[in-house]
Amino acid sequence: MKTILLIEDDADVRDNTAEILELAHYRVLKAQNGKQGVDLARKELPDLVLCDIMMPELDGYGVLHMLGRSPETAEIPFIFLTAKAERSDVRRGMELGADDYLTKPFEESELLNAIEGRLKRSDLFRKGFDRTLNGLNDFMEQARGVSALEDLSKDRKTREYGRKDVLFHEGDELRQIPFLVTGKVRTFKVNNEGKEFVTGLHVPGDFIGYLGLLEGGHATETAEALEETEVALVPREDLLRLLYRDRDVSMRFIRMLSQEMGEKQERLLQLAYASVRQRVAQALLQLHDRFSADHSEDLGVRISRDDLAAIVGTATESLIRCLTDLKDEGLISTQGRDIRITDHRRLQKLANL
Amino acid sequence: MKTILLIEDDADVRDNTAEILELAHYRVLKAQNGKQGVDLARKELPDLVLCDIMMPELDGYGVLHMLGRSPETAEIPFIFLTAKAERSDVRRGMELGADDYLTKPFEESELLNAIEGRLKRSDLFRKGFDRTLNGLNDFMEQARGVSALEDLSKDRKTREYGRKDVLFHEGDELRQIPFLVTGKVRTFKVNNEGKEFVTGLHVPGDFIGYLGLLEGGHATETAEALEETEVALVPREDLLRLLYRDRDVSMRFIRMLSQEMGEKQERLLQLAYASVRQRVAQALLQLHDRFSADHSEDLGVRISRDDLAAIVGTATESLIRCLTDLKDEGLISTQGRDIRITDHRRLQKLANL
DNA sequence: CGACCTATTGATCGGACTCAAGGTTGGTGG
DNA sequence: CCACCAACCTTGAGTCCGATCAATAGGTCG
Repeated sequence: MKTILLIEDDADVRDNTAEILELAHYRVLKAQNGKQGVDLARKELPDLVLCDIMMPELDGYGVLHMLGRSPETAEIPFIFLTAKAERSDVRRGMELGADDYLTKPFEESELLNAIEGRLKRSDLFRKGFDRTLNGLNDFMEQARGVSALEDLSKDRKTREYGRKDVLFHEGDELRQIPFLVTGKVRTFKVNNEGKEFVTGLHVPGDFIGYLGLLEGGHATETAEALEETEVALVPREDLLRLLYRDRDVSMRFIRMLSQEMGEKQERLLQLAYASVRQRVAQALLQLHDRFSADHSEDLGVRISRDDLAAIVGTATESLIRCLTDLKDEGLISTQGRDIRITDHRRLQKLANL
Repeated sequence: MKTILLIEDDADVRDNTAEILELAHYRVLKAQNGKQGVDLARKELPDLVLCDIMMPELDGYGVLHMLGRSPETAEIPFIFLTAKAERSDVRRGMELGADDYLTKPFEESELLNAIEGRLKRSDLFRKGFDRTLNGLNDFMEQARGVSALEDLSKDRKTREYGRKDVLFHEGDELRQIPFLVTGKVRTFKVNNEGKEFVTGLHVPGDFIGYLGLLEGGHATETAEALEETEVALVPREDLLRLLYRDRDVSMRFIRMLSQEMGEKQERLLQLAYASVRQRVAQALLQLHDRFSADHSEDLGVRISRDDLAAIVGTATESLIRCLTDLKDEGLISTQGRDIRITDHRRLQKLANL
């Protein structure tokens, strides 16, 4: 059950509104002034805040401001209640980051619609969205607002690739961003001697090559299918507009970027000073994490030695020698192209040594 | 002179408004319906768009939607003109990404204020801001809206560090993000054998350690002053709120992150397959780019060999041998701790080979 | 001016790359 | 269904780059 915090000084309005909400099966917390509201919000972390603007003690702007200060409360959807739809009031509120506003007196349906809409949207972004094509459509739909939906779905083409097919080359212009529906894709850069270095492995639910999207629209890496793969092509403008226009999307994006950045930094450190042996151990662990999350322990990871070498950043022969060693020591076992981890703990120890 | 595109079907309103704007020394482009407006916007790329909502041919939402489709026009500030301040209209407009709205009839001062505010803000973000403390304050001021200014400036503490002083360690909680005012700072990670790898070099105008900001608030690297350094401490919440609340800031941030990400990927590729010699050449070129932009060619870059080695990702001795070679070949010259590039072209060739 | 830190050079050693040559696997066509 | 081809995997030998240890020279700061 969702919890809604209602901050309103007028007792009649407060009780009335609360009743409507409770009938709609929300849990309602009531506060009669801003100060009380902020305290309650911090303690209870409601799913949504409804807040009057004109109040004694601390007004609506103040509440919004206070809640914005800490990350836990900053993302809670915030809806203003205002007596008069004063333009300057509303503008100020929106600038401070309110998500919506309602003019008193409001109708029951208005109130519930606004709340439901916001909650749904907030859910979507907080949980992350389904890593499926449906998830993508939901996501885009929500993010664009229902009104702009029609021309979106008709642009949604999917395309199939076979093993070793190239989705795009480094330097290609990206008019459409591939969204991975099924299969696996690797992205890599090639140095001037023709050696490949894998920068990313992608599973269903990933956008591929979004980095290039922001840097002049040209791909910064090559993308290649590792197996039978199906992608949906999302027009670049759609994604860009989402990014420009929607703060939820921007924040998600920023988080994703930061996280990847952290990983890249860690990888740099490893590459600089860790031995091939350690790097192989790490790569194996990460591969298992990413690829065999679903089919538990049985099958291990299936990957070509060349590809694995390009992930570790070493020569194929060196990689193989290392795998053989690990096999002899009983940390892993192989069966044809599959690699299975048999002693997870010792491998971990090796990687982090 | 700034150009403003005015889209309005009512001839009286259009001429009237245009007159006001021209008196205020704006260049005004007039369009009498949405279609014309979009064409004009694409051709002329105005600095700001004023647009009526209710229009024949293509209404205001349509215009906003069309302009949002291409990156060149997506960032142009967009202000709606509406006859009645219908709540649902306005909300829809704001959701689609309008920056502001004015209710007709509006006063001259209202119009000009709204326009000036938006232009100033947009300028700030498009150009990037001054890399100085003043620039920072301007930036924050703009970004928060004038009203919330008072408690900001009083939080702005500056602090001084000497050579080798540590700003924060990896894992520290970052309650305040240092903004570099003068001096130079390096950020680095340490591996389990105690070897350092430099992940970033920072010059005045940089925020340091902002990555940690987004990942649980703990620093992902250590920051250390390379020389006498002064930083301003910006409360973490201020930055976070900016990021949450302001699309201009988010976009800037995303761009910055993407760019750095690109650099990191390039660095990974180099580290994986390039020789120490090539990596040294690259590091030298980058250092010169970043650090000696102001004092042209005279002095070269002053950096300790240990630090340079940690940037390249090699042992100090290996680095020095390489420097000696380059010196013998006449590509660089050294004078005590300073390194000067004498043959830029050949060094470049070496780096990209 | 001396102690300490930093830069440099030398000698040695080992990890990882290259080249080369067999094994395996899987897919295709007869 | 089998044979064959091609792509991929594996092992060996030799070489070289770069790390390490050790010792000396040069600068810098109290």
